[in-house]
Amino acid sequence: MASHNHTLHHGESLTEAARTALLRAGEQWTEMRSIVFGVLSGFDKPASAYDIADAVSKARGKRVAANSVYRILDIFVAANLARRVETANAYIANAHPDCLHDCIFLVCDACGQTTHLDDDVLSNGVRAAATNAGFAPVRPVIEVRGTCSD
Amino acid sequence: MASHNHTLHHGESLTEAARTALLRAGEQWTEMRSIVFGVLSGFDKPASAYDIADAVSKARGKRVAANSVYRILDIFVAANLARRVETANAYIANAHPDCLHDCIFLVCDACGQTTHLDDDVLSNGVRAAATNAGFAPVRPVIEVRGTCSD
DNA sequence: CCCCGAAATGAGATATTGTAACTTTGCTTT
DNA sequence: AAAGCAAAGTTACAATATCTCATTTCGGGG
Repeated sequence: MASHNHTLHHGESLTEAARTALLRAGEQWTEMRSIVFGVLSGFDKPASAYDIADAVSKARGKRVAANSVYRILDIFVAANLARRVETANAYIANAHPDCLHDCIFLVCDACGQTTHLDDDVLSNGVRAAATNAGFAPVRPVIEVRGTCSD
Repeated sequence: MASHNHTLHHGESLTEAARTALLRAGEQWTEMRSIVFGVLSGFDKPASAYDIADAVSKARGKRVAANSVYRILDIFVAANLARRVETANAYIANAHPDCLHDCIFLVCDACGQTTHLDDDVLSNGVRAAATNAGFAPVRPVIEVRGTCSD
């Protein structure tokens, strides 16, 4: 296991960490982005952009268009505040925006719950295999569909 | 590297292998499926269901609806005749329908070319990590976005 | 060969996911 | 106040995926 500590944030602390990380990435922390992040981190499983748009709309009484949400999610993903779960076309908040991993998602086909592993040995192995094949890896996507312990 | 030989098929031989595998899976090998498989294996990079539908339509002078193609692709994926590339929303023919792997796709962001690795050590590592986390893995998805050697 | 039930395909609509182009808003700078 | 700029709004649209129901084709038993 990799020898470093994650700071796992939650609630206020998570929002603050997200804000800090976003600012560090040279982006603004706006009202809208704050709401989107709050909503996103409130979901207990990956949420689609449209789910997020609905929840944000409700949370502030005014309708948000999906594309605004997509724009913000793209920024969040670029800044490591959120992750896209490729096999679910959905997004999930990153509980430790501070450190960067090629993480592994375990997506339950029964309940949708998605858990998150950081295994640098595995992900580096995947990167190495790609490099070995004459490929310049940029973004490994490692996800496992299956069923959780219900 | 895993100690077994793939039979890499092509052309007639590939079609024949696909037919055999599909029949073994208890499915029918129909005219339509034959055309879809032919078209799919003719693409040199992952093709979307709609691309395939267009090509099939052209190949036989009569329009095929997308949903027919989706149905057939689902069957192909289930029978290991084809693979879905999750990060590209696209499908690719399997050059060796005979043996089953959790394979790794390297998807070039520049040209779309996708190469295919079988590394059982890595994929078993991913499965093991999932199992370790109390998860019953069914289908690992390992893909790498990056750039090929152009 | 003919008929029947099951499987496959067709047709069209609709749902879901994702982008693009352009406008408006609100802040900052001058 | 006016210009400049990034964020967010608005609208339209493209791409991907599924649903329902009708029709055709396939395979097996008479």
